[in-house]
Amino acid sequence: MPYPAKTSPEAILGAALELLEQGGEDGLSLRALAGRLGVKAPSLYRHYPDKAALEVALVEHGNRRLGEALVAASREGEPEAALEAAARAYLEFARTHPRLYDLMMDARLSALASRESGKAVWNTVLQRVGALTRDPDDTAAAVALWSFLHGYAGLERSGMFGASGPKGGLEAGLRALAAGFKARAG
Amino acid sequence: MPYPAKTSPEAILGAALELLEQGGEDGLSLRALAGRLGVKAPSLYRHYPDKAALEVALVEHGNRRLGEALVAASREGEPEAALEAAARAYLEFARTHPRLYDLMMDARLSALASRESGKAVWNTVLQRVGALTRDPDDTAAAVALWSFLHGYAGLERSGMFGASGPKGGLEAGLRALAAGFKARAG
DNA sequence: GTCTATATGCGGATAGAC
DNA sequence: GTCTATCCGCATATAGAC
Repeated sequence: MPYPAKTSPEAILGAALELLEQGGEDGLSLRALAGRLGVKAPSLYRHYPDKAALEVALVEHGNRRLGEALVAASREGEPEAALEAAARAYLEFARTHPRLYDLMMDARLSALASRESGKAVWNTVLQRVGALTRDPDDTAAAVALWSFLHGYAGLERSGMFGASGPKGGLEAGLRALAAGFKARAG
Repeated sequence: MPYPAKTSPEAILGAALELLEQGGEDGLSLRALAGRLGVKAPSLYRHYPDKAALEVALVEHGNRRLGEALVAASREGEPEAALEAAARAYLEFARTHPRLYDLMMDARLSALASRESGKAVWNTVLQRVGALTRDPDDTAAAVALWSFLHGYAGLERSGMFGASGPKGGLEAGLRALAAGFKARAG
């Protein structure tokens, strides 16, 4: 076998995830990715047509992972407890996979990703919010919660809360939103 | 005068603001900035020691502008109306100066910027929130509101709300947070 | 203070040999 | 399928002439 395959789309995806989590602040680089796989950069083009295609695959993978985490966290009984658990799972995902999360929140990649991959995420948020507002399709409330979580994750990660920390801002926001959502039901 | 000054720190700052607002998606480039001023890139180093110094100046400028906008918008009488007006002014700033806003939310630059420049922003948020919670220094509530606004601005800008739009998510979030904050007071 | 020329580094992507 | 060699573009930043 003169030219055995050293890598594969799956291996590339896995190495890309590692690189995203361990790498510096800049985005993925095909050179660094190839180096991690013991391969030269041009070889990657045999498995993905270009960098964007790899990024789309990463987004779909991240959507599935986040969806699973939210579904698992939503197993709580009380509607408010389930919502808080899902919210904390969302933030935990953003904390542990910050650069993957950034990719997932890139609308251009999101538009190219399969719709199914992101469905579990959105559906879970809708369900948790709907249990409080008694409207199973309360898009407005879900958007509000999403905005809060996305913003909190971003400010936390970029260090904008400073040395003093968020000072209970997460709990205050979740409580206020949950209370406001409950009021919507009545 | 063999080598008259073609530019100045103030002119560079102004051109950088224009470039941030009109430019593409990538960050500032000293080449593009110099081109806009009718100058070559190395000349800029006579006015700012390096790119970071210029960015810090931009952050301070942005902080002052946002602070003024929030103070002006908070002139409403009712606490809730003032909070909503301030929130809308915050989002309007993020919408009209998206890339400057990004710089302002970069913690590394923020840490280098003067504290006074960002004080009006934070103080206004604290005041508007405090009027509802009856706690003049309710950091938790202010962090919650800030997170919501920051997240909403980010999702809106990156197009994550999609063609269907936010569907009243802004109003739902502001109302829920205001209601929750009011409940804190009692 | 501005210029030309250059150093140095990064990135994505392609051609063609094996 | 992988490789070497290369193209092309971008960037920040510096040296030294005028």
